[in-house]
Amino acid sequence: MRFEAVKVGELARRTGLTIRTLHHYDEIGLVTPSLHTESGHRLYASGEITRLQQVISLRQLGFSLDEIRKCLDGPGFSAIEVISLHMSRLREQMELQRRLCDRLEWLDSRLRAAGEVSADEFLKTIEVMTMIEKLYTPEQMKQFEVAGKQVGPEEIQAVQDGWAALLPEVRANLGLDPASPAARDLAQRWHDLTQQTMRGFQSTPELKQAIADNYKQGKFEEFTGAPQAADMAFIERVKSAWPSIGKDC
Amino acid sequence: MRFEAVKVGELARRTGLTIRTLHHYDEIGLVTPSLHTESGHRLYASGEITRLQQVISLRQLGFSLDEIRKCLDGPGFSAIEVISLHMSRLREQMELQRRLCDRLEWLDSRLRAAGEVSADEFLKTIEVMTMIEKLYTPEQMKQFEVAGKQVGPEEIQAVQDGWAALLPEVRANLGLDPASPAARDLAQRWHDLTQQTMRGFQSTPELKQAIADNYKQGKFEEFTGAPQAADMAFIERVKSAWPSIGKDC
DNA sequence: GATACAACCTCACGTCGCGTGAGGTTCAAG
DNA sequence: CTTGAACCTCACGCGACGTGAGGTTGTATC
Repeated sequence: MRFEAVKVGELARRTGLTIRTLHHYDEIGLVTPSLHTESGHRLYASGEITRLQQVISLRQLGFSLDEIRKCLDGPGFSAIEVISLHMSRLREQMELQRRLCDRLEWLDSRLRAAGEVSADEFLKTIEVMTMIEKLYTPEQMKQFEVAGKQVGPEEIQAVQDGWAALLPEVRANLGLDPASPAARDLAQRWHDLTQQTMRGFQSTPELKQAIADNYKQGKFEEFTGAPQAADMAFIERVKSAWPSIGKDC
Repeated sequence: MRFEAVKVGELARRTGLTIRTLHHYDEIGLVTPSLHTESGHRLYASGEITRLQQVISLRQLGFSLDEIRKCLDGPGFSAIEVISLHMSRLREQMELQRRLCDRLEWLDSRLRAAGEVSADEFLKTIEVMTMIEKLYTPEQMKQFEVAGKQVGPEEIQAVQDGWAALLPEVRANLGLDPASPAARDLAQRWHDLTQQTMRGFQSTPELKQAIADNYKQGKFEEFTGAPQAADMAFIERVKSAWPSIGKDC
């Protein structure tokens, strides 16, 4: 059945958005009605409805309206790709929310049993709450997906497991003598794992740059699962003491 | 182990918030450090950390900072209660996200198979995306929980099931003659279910009023699971034709 | 055809929750 | 003592709308 173009009020009712929101999206060229009545009333046809769904999807992923407009006006994004991004992010968010739920349940039971909980536990809970933030543009997220598909899920899992094993060990040994064989061993493993991680991004150098930029801006400081400044400083010290690390020969 | 008060930069690092955010919260009296160094640097002790966790919880539930401050400065909220609210809202959001994920998967497969999907399906997807919005103050949400506990989960489920069964039937019969016995039967069931639903709010008249206000403001228009204006108009027509409905004697 | 009300239009000020930068002081390490 | 990091206050700016004024158009009723 052919979709009949709708007016702004009905579109607002059927989507849960406000008329002001739709006016604003029209003004900034984000979702522009393709039809108007003779006296100028907006009429939204099915093409705009499709685009609006993509806009709301990307908005829920935390992108600015300007980013969304550039992304959708460019050639590289179809409705299917926006939906894929949205679904993968939804899964991430749901996983994070499960973790947050677990932490809140733990806090709740401890508060009921002991009456109080240490401030450190509250800090960890806040950290989980604020964890997912948009670090990349939609284009970069798409490239993550492409890179992920190229290396395959087993390799991704291996890299993640590698960091999950190595980071705690490095942190437990930050005080090691950089010239000791044990320190050298840690630095070598760090180097090898970094190479393995970066192999997945060979075809997307701008993505590698974006990751490096985010590190530089301290965006990963609250991710205990990501290398931190102290970790990298230690590795640099060990590399200074053992120049052979990193030289593949 | 006793928590050592921390400075604003360290608190920012450990929570994922920004220094500007913490300054702002201090300025508006939302989270105010209880200690300062001699030269005026902020020091956050464990009491502020506990409060900050409640602030971020309520912020994630969509409340304004002013609402949060009033709520936490009032006598009726403890850390446990904020955590309970957060957990129950998290569960709702996760359920909604599962539904959204299902819809996006359905859209994705239809787009891949048929190349296009009707605008109505996109509208339904946007509706799910925008569905959960904060409709009540934290105090009112707490009253919902209290009311829910008073009537018990079985009664809540029975009420929900009742509406889930009755609404589609009413909507399938909006064109019935209001004077017909079938119309009378629907209106009687509507009346009985409304009475059953409202019994849960007898002890919270302000909550009943808040629900009525939200209906009046059209906040439920996108909830197909909630009675709509057309449904209620039909029921009113039937009640006009059968004055005995609603008279309990 | 007149009336009344709902729905729409443009315009523009206001709000919230910070981001960002300027200009300066304090702290801590070398 | 020097230097750089970390902190302070102040204030302008920004994005994404909310809200209201003043008006036109559309539709139903009498």
